[in-house]
Amino acid sequence: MAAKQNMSDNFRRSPCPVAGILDIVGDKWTLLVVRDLFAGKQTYSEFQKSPERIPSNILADRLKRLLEYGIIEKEPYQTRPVRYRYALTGRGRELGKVLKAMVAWGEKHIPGSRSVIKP
Amino acid sequence: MAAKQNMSDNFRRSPCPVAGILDIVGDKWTLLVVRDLFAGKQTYSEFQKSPERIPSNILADRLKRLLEYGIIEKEPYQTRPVRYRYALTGRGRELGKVLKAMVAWGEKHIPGSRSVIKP
DNA sequence: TTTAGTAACTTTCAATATGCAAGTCGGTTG
DNA sequence: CAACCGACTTGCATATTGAAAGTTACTAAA
Repeated sequence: MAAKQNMSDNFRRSPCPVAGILDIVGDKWTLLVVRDLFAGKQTYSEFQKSPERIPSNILADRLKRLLEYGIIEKEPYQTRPVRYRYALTGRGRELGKVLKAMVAWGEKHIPGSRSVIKP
Repeated sequence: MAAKQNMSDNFRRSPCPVAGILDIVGDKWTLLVVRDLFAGKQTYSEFQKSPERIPSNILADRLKRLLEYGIIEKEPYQTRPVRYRYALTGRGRELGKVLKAMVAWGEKHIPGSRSVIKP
């Protein structure tokens, strides 16, 4: 767990920071969860309701990975029954610039795109 | 082909620009090819020599997709035998901001990262 | 006191994507 | 003619994804 928190794995594909970030968020779904957090969503069921309809098993896996890499954190907001809330860490919030650059590119080059994130 | 060039597919997961860009470059390899192009690489064999060792079939597939989406273009730089050079289009060059944001995040949060891209 | 409902997952299994190795094609060089 | 090069393509085993259903813990309604 600390192994991934500090990312000291020497199993990285290369020392390139682009390769490094892609090893963490380089897939079709992970950054959509991060986007949802920026958009104010906090719970598992809220993520599931997003228009892309992320499969439940994938969502569980991505949340686990984001936790392992210290990009999000999880805390119970009620007991009996226990329910959890997810939030971005500092490290996660710093992905905002990546997301903003993506939004800019998408709005310019993909017709019909309209942002959901507040800047 | 024009169908993808203008991205008028209504098969997109959602109108979100983040989802849209992830449908195009959201995987472990595509942005590494784009990074290589920013780093001055131009040919198939140069891409293959990058430290992440992209599998040949994946490289061929990603180049094809990048061409379809108008992010790169291909031209022969010699005949007999014919050899090709790839280059970023305007649309491709505009991914520079996404890459730069990723480099910044990676250098800050992934120990041992060192950039290969010239700003 | 079953019955229904909700949130947060987990499991199963078929379909798709990835990765490695080897092969192909057109052509040049020794 | 044998070896080599660049740019791919093919075959096949393994890994990941996705759709759907199931589980757990608990509350509220009938």
